[in-house]
Amino acid sequence: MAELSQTDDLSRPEELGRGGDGSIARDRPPTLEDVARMAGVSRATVSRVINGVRNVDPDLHAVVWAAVDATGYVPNRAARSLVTRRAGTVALVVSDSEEHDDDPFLSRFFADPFFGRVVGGVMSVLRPAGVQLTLQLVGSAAARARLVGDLRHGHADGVVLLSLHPDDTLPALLVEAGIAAVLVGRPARPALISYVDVANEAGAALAVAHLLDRGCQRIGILSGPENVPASQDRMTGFRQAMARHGHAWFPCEPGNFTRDSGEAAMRRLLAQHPDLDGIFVANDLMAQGALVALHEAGRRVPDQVAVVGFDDSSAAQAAQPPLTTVRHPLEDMAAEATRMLLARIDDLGLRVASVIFDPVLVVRRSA
Amino acid sequence: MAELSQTDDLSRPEELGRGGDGSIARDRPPTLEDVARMAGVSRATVSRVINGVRNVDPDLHAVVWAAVDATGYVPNRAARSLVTRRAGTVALVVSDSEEHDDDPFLSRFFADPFFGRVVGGVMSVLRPAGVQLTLQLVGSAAARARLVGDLRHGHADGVVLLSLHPDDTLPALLVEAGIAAVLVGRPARPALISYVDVANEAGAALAVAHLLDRGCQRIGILSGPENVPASQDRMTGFRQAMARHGHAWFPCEPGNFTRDSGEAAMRRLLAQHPDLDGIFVANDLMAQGALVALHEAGRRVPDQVAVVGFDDSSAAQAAQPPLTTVRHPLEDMAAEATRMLLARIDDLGLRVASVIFDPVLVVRRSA
DNA sequence: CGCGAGTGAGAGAGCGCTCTCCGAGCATCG
DNA sequence: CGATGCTCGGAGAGCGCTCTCTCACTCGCG
Repeated sequence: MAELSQTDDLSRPEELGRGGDGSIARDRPPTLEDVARMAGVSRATVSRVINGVRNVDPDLHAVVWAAVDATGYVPNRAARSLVTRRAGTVALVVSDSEEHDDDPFLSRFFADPFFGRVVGGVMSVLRPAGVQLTLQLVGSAAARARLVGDLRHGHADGVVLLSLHPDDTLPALLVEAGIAAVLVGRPARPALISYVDVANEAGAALAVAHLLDRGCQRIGILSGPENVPASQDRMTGFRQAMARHGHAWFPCEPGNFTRDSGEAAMRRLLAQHPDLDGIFVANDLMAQGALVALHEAGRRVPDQVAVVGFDDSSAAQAAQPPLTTVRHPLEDMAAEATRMLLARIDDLGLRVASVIFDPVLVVRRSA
Repeated sequence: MAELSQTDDLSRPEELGRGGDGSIARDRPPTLEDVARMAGVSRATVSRVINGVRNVDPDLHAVVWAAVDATGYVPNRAARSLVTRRAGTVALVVSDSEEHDDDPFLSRFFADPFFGRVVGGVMSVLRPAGVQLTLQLVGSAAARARLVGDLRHGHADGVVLLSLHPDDTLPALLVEAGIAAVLVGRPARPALISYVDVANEAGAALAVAHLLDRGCQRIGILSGPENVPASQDRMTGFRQAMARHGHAWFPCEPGNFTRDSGEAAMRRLLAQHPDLDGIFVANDLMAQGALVALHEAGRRVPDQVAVVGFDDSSAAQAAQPPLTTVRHPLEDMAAEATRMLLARIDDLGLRVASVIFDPVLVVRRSA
């Protein structure tokens, strides 16, 4: 009775490591075995109680939970996932096609609220579900391969994918490996994979309608990078809406979604078309830059030139004057993507389906 | 020879799940065993080669790597960490003292570039080190307990902690459990835990010096929340610097680090002290708000009133006029915190040490 | 020529958990 | 009253890996 195990010794001081002042650290966390011993049942029963499978006698049930509380038991995820091949974890993967590596681009990306809003949306669904989130950046092909390998081992159960580069191969790889994944944003090349997106074209149409309603006659566009789907769609939506209202032609200058590029593009546009009275900008950051250029050119916004942005990012509220913009419900989209992912993890047989969110025009002062 | 194992069967089609069109998915990823068999050595040897421990005959070495490539082997993290009690993972923990739960606060937090900049800094160190990142939000006491339990199991090897609430108990819990952790930002109550921070007091002094240099005579401050260390330190630094220059008294209005609170505080301050000619604002977001209030009150910035912010966040560049501000090198701080953490994980005996970064004044147009 | 030291590879015991079998106990029914 | 089915707990076999222990073999030195 004594000596060997049984009275799960709080005593044994053991080594206690070097950390040591006053740390309690009974040097190993309790295991299922410990709980079982204390409750006087088998490991299997404790496991059943904890995972709530099958009927267990209510009395035993109580005894087991008491033992869990008493020991402060927490399941070992590694051990569990080794056998279940489930991790209880979802990966948020940011995939950048080329190896930018120690690259200023990524820090710019993280500093952009875009990233945080997605994280917030994902978390809002994951947390109540008790699922963990891991963050992965992949740049190189090797990193992509490793990621897929990890996933097949069940290191994570599924992927919310933020693909930053139009010809990213990762979506295809994931599909091929049979890994549950949902994209935030339409993939550049069609793939058998679910995604969420905002109706970019409809959003652009909203902007056009608003500018025309205000009475704008000479409307231009500051577009985004040509190879990005969101940017393409906003352009297409703009063009079609303009055409519908009889404006087959309009001035256009491209930018790359940064504030500086917006400022530069606005200057170019203004130089060529000084008589513009309305402008749609493909995202808020560029719109902010455009506002600066307009201000410097002595144009009053919105009186002389009305400006509509896209995204309703924090930049929109910060702008002077605050930006009228098309709301991009990123948090909701990320949350929905996560819900879809969770459903798909539960049942890989689910059909591929996408959800497109309706954009809403947020009217502030710039138009 | 046939039948049982040996020729690591590519054949066996097996179930192939429901996902199935054309997916290759040889239904289980290769294990060490598979690699060993193909290389004609024991599991132990493959393990040694992969982990680069001890001398292994160069020939075997090559054979093993060839087999690894051929099979596309990727180690199973769960299995590995089960035995090593190391996860190769670091947790970025955002600890909010009370259970805000489905709370607008967190989404505000994530949307703030602060979060993303920290993630970027952490990642920049973790990625080259081949360490994973998991994101954890803890609100309730139960969540904190679970987190500590997970960590003791080695679910993550250490913690970079973002503590949002002054009387958060988590730092103490981590210390007590002997878990490697580094804080970003000085803890509100001293604890035996390493942290990184920016010299907030010195930063405030920089701002004061700049305002005085410009010839400002009547300088006020828009301070942050009283219970936040960073905010306290900026206030203290401001007060002391002012005192050193013979300004024992100065007008002050508190805000809570949001843009709106800055705008409101500025209005109050202006109402009481219409003759202000310089102002230090405890963060850029509030400064942005202050700029709006100043503009509405018809004050020209910087001619009539000079404004200095704090953080050099993206809001500073976006402001009209662009904000002169004290740079808070968050990415660098987060990166350093991560390096410290990694070192500490390697050697828990390391003494607790903190690194304080020097702030730099970034002069733009507002002062 | 013999023996200890040194080197490199294999055998095998777990890490903590889940889950499939089994079997004991009990109720139900012919 | 015996056969049948059902419920519920235990035994034990792994999941894929690491790492200690052991052992075969080589080399150097007395």
